[in-house]
Amino acid sequence: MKQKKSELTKQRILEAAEAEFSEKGVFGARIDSIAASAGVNKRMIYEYFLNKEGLYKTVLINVYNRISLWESSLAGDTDDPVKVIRDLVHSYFEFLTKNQSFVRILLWENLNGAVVLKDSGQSDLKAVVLQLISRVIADGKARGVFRADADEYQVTMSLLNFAFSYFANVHTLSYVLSSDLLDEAKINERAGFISDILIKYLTA
Amino acid sequence: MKQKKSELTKQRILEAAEAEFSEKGVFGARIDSIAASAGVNKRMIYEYFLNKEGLYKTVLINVYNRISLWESSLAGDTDDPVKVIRDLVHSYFEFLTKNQSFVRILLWENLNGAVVLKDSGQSDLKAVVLQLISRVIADGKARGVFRADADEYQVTMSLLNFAFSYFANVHTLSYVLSSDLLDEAKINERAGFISDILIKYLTA
DNA sequence: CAAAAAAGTAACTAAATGGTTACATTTATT
DNA sequence: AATAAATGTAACCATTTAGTTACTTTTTTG
Repeated sequence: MKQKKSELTKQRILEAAEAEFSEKGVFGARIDSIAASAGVNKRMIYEYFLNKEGLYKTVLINVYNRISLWESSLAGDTDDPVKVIRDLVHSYFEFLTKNQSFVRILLWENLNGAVVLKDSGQSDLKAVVLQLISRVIADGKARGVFRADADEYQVTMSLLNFAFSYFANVHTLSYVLSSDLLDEAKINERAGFISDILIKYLTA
Repeated sequence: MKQKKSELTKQRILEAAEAEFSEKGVFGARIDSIAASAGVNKRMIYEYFLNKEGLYKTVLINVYNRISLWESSLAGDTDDPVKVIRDLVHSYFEFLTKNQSFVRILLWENLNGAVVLKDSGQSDLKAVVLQLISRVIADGKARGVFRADADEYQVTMSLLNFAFSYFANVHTLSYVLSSDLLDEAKINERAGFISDILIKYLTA
């Protein structure tokens, strides 16, 4: 029972921390604010996570685990390469829609030089997707569905980057284009467009 | 002579400030650090720029002016729509290569909800590019070079976003793909690919 | 139940940091 | 040269904030 309660406290801290780090970055995040919004005493944070950095690392790992989970949920069979690409894009858009704190935390990380990511041993991050993409493209080429000289490197980068950057720049883009990019219909439209241009390139 | 010297001091502060804000964001930036690396006493910052926020706003405006200058340098004639698109993409990549602090400062701004941008009266930001893009696409359609049902909104967003997001995620992407994205050849390749897929979409 | 261990509280400390001020020096102008 | 204004210096202040600690309460377990 005691253990249970401590688990719960831990969980509450982690949730509050993820929200705070996502909103303000490691630098802007305040330990006191996290403790307050978790409804927990500050000392507990130090008890469970050692210090601010430890807490941040734990949050990061949680966030990465969530995307790893998504990655491993991706379809394995590549019978229809075009469909796989389209599904991959849509699925990624969907994942990011539901995990916007992931986007923001990664952005902060990136601005800070991805230091924590680099020395946190998460070296095989994205390995699964990279492999999947590589296989799909190879399959597509082998079946003659994709042109032989399609640039795998560029396509991979696009798949990793296009969906992500849509969410990364919602504020600025919404402002400049005067439209709410987080609208579900808009998101789907965008996902459709992205898969279209990539598939057009691959099958041209 | 006195005026001259003060102008120089001001300039040095601004340069140091841009570097600091770009690297660490408004939050992470340190006034003392800016003063130190400008080789100037702290008080002068408050003399010339009122406070941290004032200094930041000035830096932001400078940065925006720089991109406005680039915008107005863009070719006006749209005789060859395909070429205009290609040139636009390459030119933007080139601009961003040379102005990486612009990328970073915009990223920080975006993460902070683009607050300063929004209430700084820079509402017509990007207006020139938006107009240019709109005109080129219209022209392309009129000449029958671009398909009539090409989605202007999506293409515009892509033009604004693809180049930018390449630089926005250099660290993470370089790490994940194990290659140095800031290499000049890599940048050119990427610019080529981006224009290819967009043109392929527009002319299909 | 009693002792020990875990969980929680609140007040405190030390360092960092944005901003100020009293004072000194340099420069421009007459 | 004399005076006033602009520039510059360094010490200082108030606040914020990560991290600590002495102490109390709750829970577990022999």
